[in-house]
Amino acid sequence: MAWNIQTDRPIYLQLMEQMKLRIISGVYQTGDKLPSVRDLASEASVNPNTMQKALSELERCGLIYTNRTTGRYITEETEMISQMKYDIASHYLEDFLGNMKQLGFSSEEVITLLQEQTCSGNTN
Amino acid sequence: MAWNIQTDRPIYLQLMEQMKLRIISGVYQTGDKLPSVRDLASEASVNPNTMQKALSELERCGLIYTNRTTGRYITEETEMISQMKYDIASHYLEDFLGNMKQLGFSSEEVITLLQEQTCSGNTN
Amino acid sequence: MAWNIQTDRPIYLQLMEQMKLRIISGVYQTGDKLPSVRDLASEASVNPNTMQKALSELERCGLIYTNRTTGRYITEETEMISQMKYDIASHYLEDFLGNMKQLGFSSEEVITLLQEQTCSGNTN
Amino acid sequence: MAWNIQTDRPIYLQLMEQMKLRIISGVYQTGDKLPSVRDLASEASVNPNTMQKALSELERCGLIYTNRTTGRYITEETEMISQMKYDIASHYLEDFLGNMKQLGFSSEEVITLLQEQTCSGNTN
DNA sequence: GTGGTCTAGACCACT
DNA sequence: GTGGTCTAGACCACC
Repeated sequence: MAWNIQTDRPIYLQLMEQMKLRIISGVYQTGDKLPSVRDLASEASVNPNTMQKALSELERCGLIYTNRTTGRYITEETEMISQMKYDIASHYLEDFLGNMKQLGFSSEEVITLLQEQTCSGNTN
Repeated sequence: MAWNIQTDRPIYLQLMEQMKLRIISGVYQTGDKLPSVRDLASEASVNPNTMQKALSELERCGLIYTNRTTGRYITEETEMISQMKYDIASHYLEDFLGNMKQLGFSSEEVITLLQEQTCSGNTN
Repeated sequence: MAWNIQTDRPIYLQLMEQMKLRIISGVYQTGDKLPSVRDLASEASVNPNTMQKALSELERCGLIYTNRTTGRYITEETEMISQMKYDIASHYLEDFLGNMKQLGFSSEEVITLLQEQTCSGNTN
Repeated sequence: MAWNIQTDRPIYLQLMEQMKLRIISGVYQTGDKLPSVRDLASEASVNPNTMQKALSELERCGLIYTNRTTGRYITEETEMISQMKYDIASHYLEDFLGNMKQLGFSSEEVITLLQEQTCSGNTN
C-alpha cells in the first residue's frame, strides 16, 4: 500500500485516513512500534510537521499511543480497531447502496449483482 | 435531484455525469425533450457554453440527439441507457469491493454485511 | 435537373449558371422556345424580376435571343454553346487537378485513379 | 499554403479541412510538433478557442494527439493519413465526374480531355 | 511556455 | 423561442 496524497484536501487528514487503513488492514498490527515521524514523513513525501500532526490526531482518537522515550505504538485495544473497521465499512456500504439506489437498483438487486460478481470473479 | 458541482474537476464532466444519472434514473425519460441549454445552465448555475459542451459530449456518446431548431431529446435507444446503467453500477461495485477488501473483508463477508444491513433497514 | 438556389450568392448569377447547364446539357436545345419568365420564375421559386435579370444577362452573352412578340429562344449558334461547354469543363478540370495536386497526386496518378474509377464503376 | 477562411461556413470546420490538407500534403509531417494553439490561431486570424475546437475535433478523429504540457503532435499512424488522402481524393473525383457528366461528357471523354491537358501542360 | 477550462456576451439561422 | 458559433479575456496545472 503506497502513500497516495492529493492536494485538494488537508494533507494531515489524508495521512490519518491512510494510517487508519494500515492499522485496520494489519500493515501495522496491535502493539507494533511505528517508524519514526521523520521516516514516515519521508516515505509519504510530506513535511515531518504534517505527519506529526496526523499522528497526534490519531493519538487523540486513541488509535496510537506514545512512549516518550521509545516511540509510538499501535493501541492494544483491538476492540477499538475492530470498531473503526466496521465504522468505515459501514460508511462505504452506505455510500455504495445510496449510489446504487440512485441508479434504480433495489437492495435485493444489489445483493444479486454482488453475488454474481464474486462467484464469477476471484475472491482475494 | 439537485445540481451538485465541485470545483476540483472540469464542470462539464460533472454536468455530463449528473445528466447521465438523470437519464438513467428516469428524471428525463426516453424521447423526452430536455429543457433548453439556457435553462439547464441557469438551473445548474453554470455558463450556457459549459452546459452546451456537456450536452454536446453526451450527444457524441449517443445518449441524446439534437433537433437543431426545436431542442434536444433523450435517445430512444433504451438498450443504450440500460447498458450505461450497468456500466456505472459495475464501476460502483468494483470500487466498493476494492475498498472493503482493503479493510480486510472477504467477498463473502461483504455480502453478509449487505444482507444484514438491508434486512434491518428499509428496502426502498 | 431541379433548381437549386443558395442564399449566399446573388440569385440571378445562380440562375444564369443553371440555365447555362440546361442549355449545354440539352434540356433546352438549339432553337427551342423557353418557357415564359413567369413560368421559369415560378419553377425556380424566385421573383420574376430576378429571373428576368438572369435571362437578360444570358441574352447579353448571346446564348438566347428575344423575339419581341413570341418569346425567348436558345441561340442557334451551336459553336457558341459548344465553346461554353468546353470553357466550363476546362474550369472544372483545372479546379480538380489543382485540388488533386494539393493532395500530392501527379497528373499521371490522377489519370490512373480516374481510369480505375470508371472501369470498376458504371459509365452513365 | 495560406489560411483561407470564408464566413459562410463554421470557421472551425474550415480550419479542420485546411489542417487536414497540411497534414496530407506534408506541411506538417508524421510525428511533427504543431505550433501552439495561440500561434496557429494568430496565423489564421481566428480566436484561439476556435482553433482549439478545430484541433480537438482533429484529435477526436485520431489525426493528432495531445501531450498536455508540451504541445500537439501529428499522429504516427501513417496508414490513417494515407487513408484520409484517398478519401478526400475520392470525394474530389466524384464531384468532378458528376459535374462533367452533367455537362454531357462521358467518362471516356473526361479521360481524354485530362490526357490532352496534362500532355500539353506541365506535370508538376 | 503548453493545453484545458470557464465565463460573458454577442450574432446567426431556423421555425 | 431553439441550438450553433465565435470572440475576448481570464485562470489553472504542468514543466
